[in-house]
Amino acid sequence: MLTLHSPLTSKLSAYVALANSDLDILARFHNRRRSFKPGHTLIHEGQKNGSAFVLATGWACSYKMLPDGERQIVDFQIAGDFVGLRSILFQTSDHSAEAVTPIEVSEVLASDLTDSFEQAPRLAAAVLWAASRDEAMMVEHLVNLGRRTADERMAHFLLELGARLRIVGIGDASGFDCPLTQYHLADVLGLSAVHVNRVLRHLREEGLLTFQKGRVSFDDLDGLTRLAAFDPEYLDQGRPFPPPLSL
Amino acid sequence: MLTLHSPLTSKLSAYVALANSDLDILARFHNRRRSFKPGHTLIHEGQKNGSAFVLATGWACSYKMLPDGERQIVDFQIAGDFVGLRSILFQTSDHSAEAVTPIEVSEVLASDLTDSFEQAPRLAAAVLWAASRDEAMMVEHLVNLGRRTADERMAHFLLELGARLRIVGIGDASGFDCPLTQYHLADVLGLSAVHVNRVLRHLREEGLLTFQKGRVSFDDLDGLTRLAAFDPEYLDQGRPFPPPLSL
DNA sequence: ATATTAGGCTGACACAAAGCAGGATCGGGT
DNA sequence: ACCCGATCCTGCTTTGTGTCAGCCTAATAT
Repeated sequence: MLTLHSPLTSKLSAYVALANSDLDILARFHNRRRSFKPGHTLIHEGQKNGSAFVLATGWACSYKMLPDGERQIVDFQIAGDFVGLRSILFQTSDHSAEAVTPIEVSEVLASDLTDSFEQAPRLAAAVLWAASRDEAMMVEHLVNLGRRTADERMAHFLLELGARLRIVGIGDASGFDCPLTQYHLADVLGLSAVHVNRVLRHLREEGLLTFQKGRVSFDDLDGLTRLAAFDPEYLDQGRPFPPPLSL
Repeated sequence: MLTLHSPLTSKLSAYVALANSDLDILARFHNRRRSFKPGHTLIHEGQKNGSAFVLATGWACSYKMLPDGERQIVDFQIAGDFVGLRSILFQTSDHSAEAVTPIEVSEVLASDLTDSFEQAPRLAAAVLWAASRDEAMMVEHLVNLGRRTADERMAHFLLELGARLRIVGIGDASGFDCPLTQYHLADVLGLSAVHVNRVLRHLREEGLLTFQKGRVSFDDLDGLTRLAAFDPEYLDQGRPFPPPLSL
């Protein structure tokens, strides 16, 4: 079955053993295919009864704005990730989301989700697992902002991104193609764009990594990993909870 | 039925309409009652196949340690909150948790959770909702660390804590009793303990809030709310997703 | 061709928060 | 009664990061 190989399906299957009937219902999530240009806002903070999306190709980001115009990016989404799941679980969206590159998505309505939970209860557990893995990433991000220096934050963030991309088959241990601007990096790392530039220069001069022309190169992967105290354990999604929910 | 009134039960019922059969199964979560002293570690990062807990009384905190000995507290838990949910959803715990005050908890084994999802699928959706609300709090926390000054962080954190406590019936608009030390505040806000002290003095001198002798008093609630740009919307749990999953 | 814009890059200066050092207070244990 | 550890509090110094101001390049529009 074709849907077996969508990034979302394989992600959820990694956590919970899904029956064919579950997969059929999950396939409905892919009915409403849409495309958006870079910068297009998919989710508006405060919006009521919005949609969520499953990202098929491209990059998106979730963020919150502060009254003074500053922005904090909460996370970037890549192929297979949910965008705005909380905005359909709750009445009102607590965050915004926009396309970073041109993207292809499937729109998921709140009713798609609730209906699927009624008809294939195992999906609720699978979505809980997937959401918890996103939460684990946010915890790392929190530690990043709270307790690491600018250099360490940058190293940790780019290592994590590299590891995530490798899981979905983009990039390798030497680096990855990265469409983010220094403004994106500033907004996700809680730094000013000016300082992001200084940090990147410093890491380059130290021979640790190079980010130029849309390409991140890990020049010294061990050194970076040590600097950032990066442990990819929390990203592992290959090992479902044992024993997996039986069929 | 007694269990109807446990803080956990009422929290989950706020999201998803639970049948009596669901509630009966949920009641099993409260079978293994235990007590712990302040400082006792409930969850060890890296531990495999551990338990989770539902907090009945007292305060706990979840945190991660860095190699250099620094600590980042991710969240505090109060009555009705899960402690260490991710440590049973995943094989290995990605964080630690310890008691802040003397606490009473119910131990929840991984098998309790998976069994309950099999027997009462609606519970999986309810737990997903509850976990997503925790995630929304973490997003706010992230914005706090990334984009707010020390004063704003402190104000926002204490306002949020006050709002959460009021939901479970502890404290009121004038303030709340708070067992946290300045070291706890430092670890959750990503500051040094010394600076926490200065920030508290400053807020006190500005007539905004007083934190002394284990009591937080909101001296100027409006001023604080403005300073922190605090919007409690994300904490609302009284309005389930409409329409709630039908019985 | 020229203007415009987005993004990258840099130096000088200012400021918020950390680090260091140490004193004050309080409660519990012997 | 005394000590001891935990917590709270403070002044001084240092440093990491922000702010300001501006230049350079490449891509796009006119």
